[in-house]
Amino acid sequence: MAAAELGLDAGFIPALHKPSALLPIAKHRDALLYTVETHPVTIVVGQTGSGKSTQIPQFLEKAGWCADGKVIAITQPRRVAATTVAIRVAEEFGCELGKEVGFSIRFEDVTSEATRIKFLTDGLLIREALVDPLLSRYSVIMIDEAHERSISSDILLGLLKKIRRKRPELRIIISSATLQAEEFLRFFSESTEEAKSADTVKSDEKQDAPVGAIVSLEGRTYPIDILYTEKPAEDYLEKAISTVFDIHTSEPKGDILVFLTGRDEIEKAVEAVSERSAQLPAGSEAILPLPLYAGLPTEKQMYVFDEAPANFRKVIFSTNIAEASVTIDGIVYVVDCGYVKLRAYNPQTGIETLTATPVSKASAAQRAGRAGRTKAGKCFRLYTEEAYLALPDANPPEIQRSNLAPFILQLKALGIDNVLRFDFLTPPPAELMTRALELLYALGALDDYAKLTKPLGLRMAELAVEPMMAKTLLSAPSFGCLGEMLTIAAMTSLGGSIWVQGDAGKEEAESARRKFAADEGDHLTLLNVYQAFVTKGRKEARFCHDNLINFKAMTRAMSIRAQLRRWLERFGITEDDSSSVAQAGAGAGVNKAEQIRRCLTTGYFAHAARMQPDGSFRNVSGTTVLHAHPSSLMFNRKADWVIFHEIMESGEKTFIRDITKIEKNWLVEYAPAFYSTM
DNA sequence: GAGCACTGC
Repeated sequence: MAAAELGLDAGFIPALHKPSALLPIAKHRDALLYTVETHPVTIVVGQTGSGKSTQIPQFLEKAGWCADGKVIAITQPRRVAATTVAIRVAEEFGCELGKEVGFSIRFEDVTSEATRIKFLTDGLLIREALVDPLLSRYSVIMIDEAHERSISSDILLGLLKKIRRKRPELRIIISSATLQAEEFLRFFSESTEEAKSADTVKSDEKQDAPVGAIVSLEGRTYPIDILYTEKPAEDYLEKAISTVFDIHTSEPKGDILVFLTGRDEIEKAVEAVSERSAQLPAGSEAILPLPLYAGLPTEKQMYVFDEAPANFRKVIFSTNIAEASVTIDGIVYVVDCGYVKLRAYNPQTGIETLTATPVSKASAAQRAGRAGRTKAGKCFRLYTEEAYLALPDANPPEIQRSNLAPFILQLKALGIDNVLRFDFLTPPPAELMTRALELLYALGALDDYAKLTKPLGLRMAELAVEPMMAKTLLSAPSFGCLGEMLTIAAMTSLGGSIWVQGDAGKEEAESARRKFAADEGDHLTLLNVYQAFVTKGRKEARFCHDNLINFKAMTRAMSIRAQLRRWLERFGITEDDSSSVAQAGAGAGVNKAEQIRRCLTTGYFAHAARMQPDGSFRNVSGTTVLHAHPSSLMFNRKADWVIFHEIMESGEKTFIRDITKIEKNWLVEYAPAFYSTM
């Protein structure tokens, strides 16, 4: 029926999204379905804008892959992606979100009996495997953005390879944006030792049929001119700023996106640009510099999406967040400093570092691609072409530079006892494995044969907190402080976002914090903040504002706490109705705070340190100098022995965060094997 | 006496 017959011609409503028939992927529909039909594994290579995440699940559903009540799962490395893609697909599919099309992320399960296409985070799918090891409710599992090599998606690939042998009918789709397609295909084609023995049993499976195939989809992007510097930049920050002005004065209209490495640089750049833009000739277009980084309050992050006012050119100075997590329309020019801050983990010291590292070719390509989303663009790389050619193809995957303890625990709980022989796409270094196994053993999660202990180890695996905190929580009932420990676990898992680093002066922020300070340290301080919030903050709108507390973070702490409590209830561990520390200190249970500190020691004994006369700390072996992070109460207080939640090296110094005073003899009492020589 | 790229259960 023509639109005119319906009388719609008077006022057209612009389409929210491109009709799917216009997406390049539509041309590949039949080829794609045929490959999925005939191969257990399909590698889809498509750039951003190819529509793979939204279209492939719908093609599959229409082709009958959801018969018999089976479900198609699509995993995403980020929560936002899982929700936004689900919303879009539900719209295109013409259903209410949570019916045929739904999503599931931690704390939010928007699915139902009717759900056939389900978007979820990769970490959550691993958790589902704990309950349903063969992921038997899914007919097709698509791992989206697999090229990002998140630790969870890497582990999922290993699990799926294993599951595939027991479920030959399962279809696996790996979506990859870059040159890594062959590597994924090789991974699924190679048989492991374990698989070889399984294949001899299953001789009916055709040995010579290819396991997988690669399907390429073209993206819908515009050409981008790549420009390099003639000589290496001495100071890329300065070079970035001058490049912005060069673009502004000599290039046509269009917003600029500048990739830098961190908050410091970004704030400096924003300041420098606003100062220098005053010197622009009168009457010329002005520059509007905007910062973008994860630590920025959400409202301020939103400014980057607003259109610049008339006669302004928008310049966004961003961290890596704009490389994949956040997409800004209207960017025509990209300036790439060539560096990214990467997290690394030193298995010898157990210390995480965050260091600026040259980007990979894959990252550089992704950054440049941000310029060509709406029309032809330009990318200014602040390094020479020679330097570009010397860059690695990709950064080392996360699994090779992380603390593996939480993942080893999960694999063990999935029945994979020999984690050293688990089929990793890229095996982690042996020292990382050893370190993780040693920690899990010291915590009592593994026995002398490296088998998961029951119930302790199994329960630790099922709790969605780090192993050290899981152990602490499971010890809490015997110290009579489960209620408090649940709160502390929820609060520490927020990772520093409790205080709003508003425009208010530092002193003001300090004094706000001091109101909740507990002599024993940061953990009890966090407990005080939470308890004040649940008694006052939820009722009084001004509470958070007056105390510079992040309301959203506190709400999140409440749901994390509730989730942890429910998990423990499933183990038959219920919260005691113990009184708050404040009350305890004032009255009957004077030792409550001590019980909490003791309980923390049962999980965090490996994170112990002793204060030196100069106020710095040393680790137990005395080999490393540690500093209380400026956000810690212990930053300017006296202490002797302490335990801490987190350790991180940044710049020249190694900082510890969330610190609580303990007694030295508790270390030997709760971790005799670990501290036998003390 | 001074600061953390980005995810996630």
